[in-house]
Amino acid sequence: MKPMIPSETAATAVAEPASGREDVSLHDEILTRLRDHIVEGNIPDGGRVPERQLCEMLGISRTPLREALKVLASEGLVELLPNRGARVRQLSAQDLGELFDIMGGLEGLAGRLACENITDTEIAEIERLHYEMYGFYLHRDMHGYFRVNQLIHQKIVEASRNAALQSTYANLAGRLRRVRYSANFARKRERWGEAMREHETILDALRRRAGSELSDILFVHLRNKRTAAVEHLKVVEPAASEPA
Amino acid sequence: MKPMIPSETAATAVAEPASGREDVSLHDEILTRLRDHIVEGNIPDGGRVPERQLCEMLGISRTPLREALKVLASEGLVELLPNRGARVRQLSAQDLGELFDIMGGLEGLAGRLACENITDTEIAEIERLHYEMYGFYLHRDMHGYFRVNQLIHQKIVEASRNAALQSTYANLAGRLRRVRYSANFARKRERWGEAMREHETILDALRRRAGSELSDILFVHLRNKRTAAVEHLKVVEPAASEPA
DNA sequence: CCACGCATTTTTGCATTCAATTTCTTTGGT
DNA sequence: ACCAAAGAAATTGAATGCAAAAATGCGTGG
Repeated sequence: MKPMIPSETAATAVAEPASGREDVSLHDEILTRLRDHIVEGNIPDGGRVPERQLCEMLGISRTPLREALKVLASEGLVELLPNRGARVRQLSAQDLGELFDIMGGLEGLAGRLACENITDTEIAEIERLHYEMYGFYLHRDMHGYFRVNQLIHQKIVEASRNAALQSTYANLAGRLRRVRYSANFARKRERWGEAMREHETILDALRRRAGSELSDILFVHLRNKRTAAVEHLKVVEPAASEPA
Repeated sequence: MKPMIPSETAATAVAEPASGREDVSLHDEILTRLRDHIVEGNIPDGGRVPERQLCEMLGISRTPLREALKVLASEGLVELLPNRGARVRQLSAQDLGELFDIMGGLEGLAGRLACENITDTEIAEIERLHYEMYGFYLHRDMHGYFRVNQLIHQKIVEASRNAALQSTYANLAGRLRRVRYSANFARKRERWGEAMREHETILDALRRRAGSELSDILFVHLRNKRTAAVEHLKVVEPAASEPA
């Protein structure tokens, strides 16, 4: 059976790049799709990544898929076992803590740089998001809160005007997002109010463009997130070593 | 001509993995060797990466080489032009500045974490290196100074006890190292004394395990390095857009 | 003399193929 | 009935083949 049948199998799977930017190579397309597939938790923690099956799903041969897998391995999303293929990487509580720490460092940096570069318009936009988030907080809408929360952090990183920082941040955020998807990640209620208060100080420091101060606040903010997340993971997966 | 001739061409190129750890796959071997090849500046800035030639040099087929290239592209060392192969990535002054900023953020983070985790023995080791470096400074031995300098920063990152941070740091450091190799990077004399004084304060903060303070010092230290480096690059390559 | 167009050569991207290793299944022994 | 070993099937890692795109060389016309 030929894997390239543009009319049916492949067409639905590959999806037309027509409307978006079309200068992206097939490799990038595959890489993005496979990464999303894994980040969204379609493959269980520690589960094998079935090459053949994915090839059919994506309508491609193994060569570009394997290239994508190597990249995802270098990104830390999967691990490559010699002669035994790829497995989606299972994050231990320690791994999770490490990632949150780096996120804290990078967000702290982003905040510091943002204070040097951010425009009044951008601050106004973040203010708007902040109060929108506050609304979600008051209405106890956790889903909406999270969405806007991530958006705010995203905006701060963007305001850093540092493309390399943004891509590094995106990579780590992806790994964490996968954990969020697989272990359903509900933040504790008592932590919520605290986080909201921290965001007040974040906005305040940003308004005053107090870079060093904002850096510290963001780091501590992430450090607190970290504690909550690690605690949660320990509860969800107490012995997360080798479930095989 | 068959590319796999273990007796002559390949044997000298591939080098025996016998003595070292032998659980590394061929892919990792190729990846490391190709990365080193590029980081060490064997291919000029913006130059094409000749697949066929490298395949012969490494004694492999194109498949694993191309896999390695995709990974190096995701690491930011090369860029992949659709249908036009890989080129080693030319860093603009802005790129360089961005990288130094992230290094500053990560080192600041590393310093903060190191203060939470570092042992007295490790501090003593860094003290030793510091004074060794001071000796090189007094003797105006720039080469030795740089070597020990990098070692000190390395030790701080290691003391953070954060593997993910270390690998991210290593990636960025590799990109910068390439710049150091290609543009021959001599630090200005007047900056040297300043850097040495900054290192005094770094050591002091580390001794006191003053995490937040060390974080700021390291960031500013890198920020100053950044300024010097960007200035230098602007002098060396004033119009570094497209030399082709 | 230089610019442009066309054919040739090279290079790239991906599919396919093949050997080697692993994993599954079945068979035989206790 | 259970475990071990041998064989079969599947999976992986890497080489090779092939079509399409780009780079190169060459001839022609201005």
